[in-house]
Amino acid sequence: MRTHYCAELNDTSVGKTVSICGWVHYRRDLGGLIFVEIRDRSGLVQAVFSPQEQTSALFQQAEQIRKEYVVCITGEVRLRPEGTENKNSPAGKIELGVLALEIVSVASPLPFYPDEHQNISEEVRLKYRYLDLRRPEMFYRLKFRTDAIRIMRSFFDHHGFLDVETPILTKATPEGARDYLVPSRTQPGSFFALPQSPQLFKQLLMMSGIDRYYQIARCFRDEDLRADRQPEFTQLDIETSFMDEEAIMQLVETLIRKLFLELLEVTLPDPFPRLTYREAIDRFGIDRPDLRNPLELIEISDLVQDVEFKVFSNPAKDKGGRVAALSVPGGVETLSRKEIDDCTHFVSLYGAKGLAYIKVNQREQGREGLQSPILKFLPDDVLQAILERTRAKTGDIIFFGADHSKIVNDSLAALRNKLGQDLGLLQGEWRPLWVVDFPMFERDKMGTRWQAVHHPFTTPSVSDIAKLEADPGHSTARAYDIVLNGIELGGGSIRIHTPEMQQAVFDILGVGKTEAQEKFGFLLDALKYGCPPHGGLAIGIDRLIMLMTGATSIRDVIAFPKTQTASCPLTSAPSSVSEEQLKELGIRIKGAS
RNA sequence: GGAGCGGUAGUUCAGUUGGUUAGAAUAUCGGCCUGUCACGCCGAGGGUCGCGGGUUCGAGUCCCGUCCGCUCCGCCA
Repeated sequence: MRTHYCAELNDTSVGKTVSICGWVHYRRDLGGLIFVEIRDRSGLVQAVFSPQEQTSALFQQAEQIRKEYVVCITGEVRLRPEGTENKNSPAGKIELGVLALEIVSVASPLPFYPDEHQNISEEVRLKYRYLDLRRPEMFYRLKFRTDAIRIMRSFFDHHGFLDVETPILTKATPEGARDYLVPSRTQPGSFFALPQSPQLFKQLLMMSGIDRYYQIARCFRDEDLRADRQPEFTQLDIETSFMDEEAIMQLVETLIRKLFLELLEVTLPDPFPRLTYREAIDRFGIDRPDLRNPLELIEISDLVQDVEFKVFSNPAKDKGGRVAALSVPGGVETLSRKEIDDCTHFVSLYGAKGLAYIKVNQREQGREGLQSPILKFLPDDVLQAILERTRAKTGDIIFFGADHSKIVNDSLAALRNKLGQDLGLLQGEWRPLWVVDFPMFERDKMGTRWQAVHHPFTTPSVSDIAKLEADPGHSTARAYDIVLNGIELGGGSIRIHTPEMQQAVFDILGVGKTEAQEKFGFLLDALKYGCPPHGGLAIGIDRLIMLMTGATSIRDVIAFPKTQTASCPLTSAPSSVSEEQLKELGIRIKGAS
């Protein structure tokens, strides 16, 4: 039987007899009159009408009249006659005069109706995900995702890339995120890990001469969830030999521009703007700034070093401290006293002990025109310098962060985002950028050891090992992140391709020779047998599709996502397993009998 | 591990200072109407107020604990 979807029906179909399969939305049934709406797969709705008694009889064959059926209708395509139009459906619109109707299946009353004009809670949506996915909005997102991935595949295909699958059952590497573990039956007591990324395999492929690799790769990280973080997610994973960071960034930019142009008819800048890590932190307090937001952090440490107000002067004098201002245009009008208090509470979530502010009521009047609890602690010349540097105008509010640099950066960056959203300051729709020149290493939480900012396979900017070892804290990495509207879309780097440099980086990280051999021995061995300079990048596909479809959570672009406790309300996974299964694996649950 | 918000009918929600039989809309079922399209009209059924404990003459409401969902911090090389 030939199947048509409603969307394929048009004026040229009039007069033809066609068969349509799909969901029918039952409306009313009386005396041989049936009104139904049949939904096609892209969610379009087509009114179907039949005066035929047989249709009614067919519906009545079903045990009960339900609202939802899956049917196959054969009917004559015709135009709606004059005098039967209504607000949604004019005369002349195509309809189907039903000649025969086969009920393929009957639905029980649904927990919720996909076309219902109610916001169904996410809990219920996820439990009945198969119904949720019938909603046109969800269908659109999955369709969009398909289209995007097709463009990616075709793009890399045209550039000579090989799509190589890497193992899902692989080796635990206790660096980075927590691993998902899979017990081995054949070797009790041993475990596979699910890949956090195909990182090491794609590097090995470069050593195999694959030169250009890509993969739509599933990755797994057992960390707590967020709106933009799932325990399993999908990356567009890329690795190339002999391409430097410029070539890789250009390649990826070209792809992103192509995606936006073809799918959204949006022209992104060429090239994408770039910021160094240092500049991003200085101006925005964060390494993934939302450039739609015009607010910027303004350094005033040098202005307040010598004031008696210790809240400012102490962090201003401290090498690890920072005093910065965030000027909000028109804030005197738009921010009530309560909202300022809310901001104070908001920054406290990021460790800030308070949020100083100055209201600029009348800029020309100097001190007299200002209003602030901290006014009395600041001398005239300092106030004047602050006003000048922040370019404050009458009506602005200047917020201040003064603390350890990390706290000032975190809290003011978050405040900047919040105010940008709340006050509607965002300008422009799409603001991609690259962040480059990341530090190679940073101190760990205890401040005692170095850890890799990107990952331990990233090439430092200096090629001289002695220089790197002399001053790890000031070395930068050949790494780059791509950021869109404040979301980190992806990142990559040029990798280390000599055993000597790899060893030097492990040394700085405090990874001993034995440990390195145990964890990454296969990589170190492979490096010995000749390795081309190589590098790559990974793009978070879920996040990209989320942004492009206007979704607020990556759960909305994943067919079957997990909840915040990393469980699946649909299948009730994870769940307990039988005693026999555990026994085979040599596993006993602690506390179980 | 921590903070905040939420959990009441299939669904979305209301529920006052603790006080009679916990309501509305929608869905479901029955009746009526028929070119409807969030159809309309009449009627009916439908509740472990997440769960456990406590305070009280009396708890959906107050207290403690716990589970679940969402947002965030920590975490995510």
